[in-house]
Amino acid sequence: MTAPTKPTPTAPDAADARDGLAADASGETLHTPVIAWFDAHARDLPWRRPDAGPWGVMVSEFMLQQTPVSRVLPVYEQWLARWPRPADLAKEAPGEAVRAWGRLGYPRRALRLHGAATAITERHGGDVPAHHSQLLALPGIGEYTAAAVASFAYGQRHAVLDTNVRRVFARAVGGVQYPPNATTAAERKLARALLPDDERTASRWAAASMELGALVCTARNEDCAKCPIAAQCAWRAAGKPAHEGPARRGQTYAGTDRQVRGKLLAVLREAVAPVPQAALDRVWDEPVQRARALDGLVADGLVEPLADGHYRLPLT
DNA sequence: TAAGCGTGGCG
DNA sequence: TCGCCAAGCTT
Repeated sequence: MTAPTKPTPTAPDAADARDGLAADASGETLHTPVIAWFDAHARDLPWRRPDAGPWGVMVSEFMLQQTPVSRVLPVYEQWLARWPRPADLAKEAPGEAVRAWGRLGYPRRALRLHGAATAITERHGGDVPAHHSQLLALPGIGEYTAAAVASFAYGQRHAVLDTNVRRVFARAVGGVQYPPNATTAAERKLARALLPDDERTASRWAAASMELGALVCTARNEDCAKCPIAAQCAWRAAGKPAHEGPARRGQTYAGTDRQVRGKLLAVLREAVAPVPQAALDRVWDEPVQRARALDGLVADGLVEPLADGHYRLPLT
């Protein structure tokens, strides 16, 4: 775990990652307290219940990519009630997935989830695949989501490295406030080095370390008094020094194409019939940017242009 | 590798 | 108020 501002001299291997651990922060001394804390304090989330199943876990992971739990909850419940199996979603028009996505944001995720459901129906007999490589081949599933579904839905042993876990490791092991902007090879190797050998313990550790980052070791206003590994935390031991170096990449939004795309798609989500061009023109007054945003939505497959100049969510 | 991609709540 | 942040993926 290297501070964001310092270059990594050489790519360390797993042994180096282990050697880099503080003497009092070996995997064994972290697993037990974090898992015990999780057993006592984990949130009761619907996708963690036994009846959620692999499809429920997968749907939740798509929705939780960059969207907070509180906003996912109601949409998740409606989604699973309407499409309880991948094949149920695959039968629908992709535009219905985009509509049901509502205001979760990043609506391309809805399209990709529909595409993943179609691929599961065609290639995997309707069952969410259990192998990491098969999951990774589905649209919208990357390194994190493949590991998360394999671990949470199937109890497998994978390093599940999301933003919460990365922050916990950066602090507890690396002694810095924040992890690097992009996931590094050193982080992956550290995560593998810290993974419990036992499969069941590994999957519990994955969920527990994520939850710790989400509830206690948060980006702002961390609550070290409630942390089960505060005594072993390198960042706390160092006096919790503030992040050094350039600001982390910010997300601009106001005035961008993304904002225009959002407004255009909101109109189409609410409409039951194809929408005339004039209705879309009202959402943004600058015509060049407006046209560019609409073209982008069409190119992404989120919007379908009709021959008569109307637009709708995609039927195919 | 870095930019692009939504939306809303919070400090 | 407004910048930061939220279980990332794709190109």
